[in-house]
Amino acid sequence: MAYWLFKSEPETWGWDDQVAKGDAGEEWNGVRNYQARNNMRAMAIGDRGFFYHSNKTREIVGVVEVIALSHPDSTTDDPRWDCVDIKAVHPVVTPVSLDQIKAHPELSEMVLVKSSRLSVQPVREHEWNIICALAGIDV
DNA sequence: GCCAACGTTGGC
DNA sequence: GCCAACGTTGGC
Repeated sequence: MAYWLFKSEPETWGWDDQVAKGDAGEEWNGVRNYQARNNMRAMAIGDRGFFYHSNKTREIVGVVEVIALSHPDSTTDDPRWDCVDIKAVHPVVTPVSLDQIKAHPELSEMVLVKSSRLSVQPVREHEWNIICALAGIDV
């Protein structure tokens, strides 16, 4: 299983919105960036991801699961863009902030730190484990 | 609200 | 195929 990180502005689409969709989940649509799209194309059903709030709070707030493989993005007719569906699995006990991640020596190589603008990004397994520990949740 | 970083677009 | 212009993102 692979691990990912999904970034969103909570004003646009936040963790609460994701939770409200329940097990039906929702398209992670609106991505117009090739790298982010390619990451979604590489996802498998059952892959896990962190849900990150950008801008104001800047922290990981929950865990999501991929429930549909990459398919056309319903918000555009442009065939270049597609997206996966994800559902909320559970919230974190303690949100993990960007500051914490930057300060942690073993997390300093994270894509979140290195390439802060990429909205869908891979997370290495040991990074996943460290953050789960910080967040107070089981892997 | 500012601005740096970066991706995309389009003219040549 | 290059590169300048432009738009967007996201941290501060």
